[in-house]
Amino acid sequence: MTDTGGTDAAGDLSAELLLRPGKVVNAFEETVQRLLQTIRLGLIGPGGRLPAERELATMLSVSRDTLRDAIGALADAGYVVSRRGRYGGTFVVDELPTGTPVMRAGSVGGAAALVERPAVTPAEIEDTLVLRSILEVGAARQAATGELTGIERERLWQALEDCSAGSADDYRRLDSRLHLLIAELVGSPSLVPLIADVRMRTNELLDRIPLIAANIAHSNQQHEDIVKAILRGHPDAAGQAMEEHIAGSEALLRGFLG
Amino acid sequence: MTDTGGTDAAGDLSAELLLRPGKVVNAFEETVQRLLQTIRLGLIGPGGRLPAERELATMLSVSRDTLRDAIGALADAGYVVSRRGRYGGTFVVDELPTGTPVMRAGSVGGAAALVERPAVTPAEIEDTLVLRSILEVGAARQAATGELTGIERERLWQALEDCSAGSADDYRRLDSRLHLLIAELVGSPSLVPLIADVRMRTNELLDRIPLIAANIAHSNQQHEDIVKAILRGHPDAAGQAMEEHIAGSEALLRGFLG
DNA sequence: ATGTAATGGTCGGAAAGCGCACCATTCGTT
DNA sequence: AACGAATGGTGCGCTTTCCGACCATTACAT
Repeated sequence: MTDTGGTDAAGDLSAELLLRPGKVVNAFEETVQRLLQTIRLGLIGPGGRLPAERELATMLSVSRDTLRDAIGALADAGYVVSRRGRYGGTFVVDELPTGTPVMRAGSVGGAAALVERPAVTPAEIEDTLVLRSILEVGAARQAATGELTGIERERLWQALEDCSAGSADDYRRLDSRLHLLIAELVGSPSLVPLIADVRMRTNELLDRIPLIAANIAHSNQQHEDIVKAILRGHPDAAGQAMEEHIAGSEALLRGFLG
Repeated sequence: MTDTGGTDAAGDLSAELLLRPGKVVNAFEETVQRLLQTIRLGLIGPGGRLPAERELATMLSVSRDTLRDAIGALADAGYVVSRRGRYGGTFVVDELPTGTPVMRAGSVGGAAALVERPAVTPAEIEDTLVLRSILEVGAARQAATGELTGIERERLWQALEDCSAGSADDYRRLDSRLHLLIAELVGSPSLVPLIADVRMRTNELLDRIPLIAANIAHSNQQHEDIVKAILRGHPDAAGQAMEEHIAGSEALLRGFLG
């Protein structure tokens, strides 16, 4: 057994919660996930171009070899295509592959394997939903707290309109962009990757259940409430609006998977 | 230039915010930081014993070699000592080294280098404080939302009492333990490392400014308010109490370093 | 046509990290 | 006194990752 305290009598608490793996995967898989995030969360839309390999490798603090492996995996999985020569590059395909890629024999470590759904425990669902609530509600509150520039307010409105106007196919992507924009407006760079990550986790869960059209209209109404509260500078209202917005998908997920 | 959108007109947003290094350091430094966290945040108190190397390496998902390098670095820096033989192990020293370890010539990549303070920009301070507010306030709210078992309530009271009773020397450690316990009670495992990390960042900032004794008494009062609100199941009250608690050190830090 | 710049594609050596086996030391037990 | 178990200490081979250099291809500029 692990004795955690000499002088400390009330010792045995959460040591195990910190002594756990930081990076759960190797650099290659990590890179694949990063690229998938920017694509699936819509930060680089269909037809969009990724930065050049050398540049991108530097951004991600990974070697170009590893980055190329990752890009290759994504290309195999049908997410991107590469063209070389001047003004070439790696581009997001126009139509993203369906949520459940087929597993091809012989490509055990390939991209298909990375995208597959391993399993999902109720505890994991709860973990994701609670964390999401904390981060997104907190982000909305903070975004409503700080002062926003005219440009920022403009971008917020734009994202909201895009979200309402987008088709059902694009909904997930545009929704993510709006939420990420809110995170960005908070002004805490560290927050953005956290929300991006928890949204990826949430989206993976949502992919397992049917998308109900009626919910989209409802969501758009809630988006408007959130944005208005942020623009008016009402943290409590923004937080509550976000909480209600999130509660919708929470109930949905708990119902289908819990 | 990076064109982010083909079909997407309103394209050029935060792609750069996601395309950034995941692990900023290599496995060795990562491991050192993990161990420092568990020690400096008080999860393993002075005189406490770390898990056996083989076991710990498994927990952290690193090879035993890398773990041993990290332990060696911490031993050099005076944080731990190792004894071998049966019932041996690696133990946290009774008196932790002072905040600013001396840099020894010739040990460029050693532990001393890792603990040194590189620099701190106002933007970084703001980032840390905002993120901390989101996470800790959200944690307090969530902790007050869920049902707590009798044991959990007991642990909360115990941590609160420890915090009040502890000497000024131990204050930072006991304070961190209380906050981490609150995070743990939320029931979202992913949340704990996030709060641990942001607390480490905050503590690094606090180490740069003098510790004022009067603030401790004030903090203890606020701790009591927070714990009571959580035990009573009042999310709003818990959140607000946490917000006020945090606002104290925020003002302090912004005043000294901003 | 020719050149040039930007890009993806390929190769080889160096370093980091991992996994495993084995050695050395200390304690409790017999 | 001898043994066994748990632990830190050490060495070796393998895989992954990194780094740099160079090649191949394309589109624009001249």
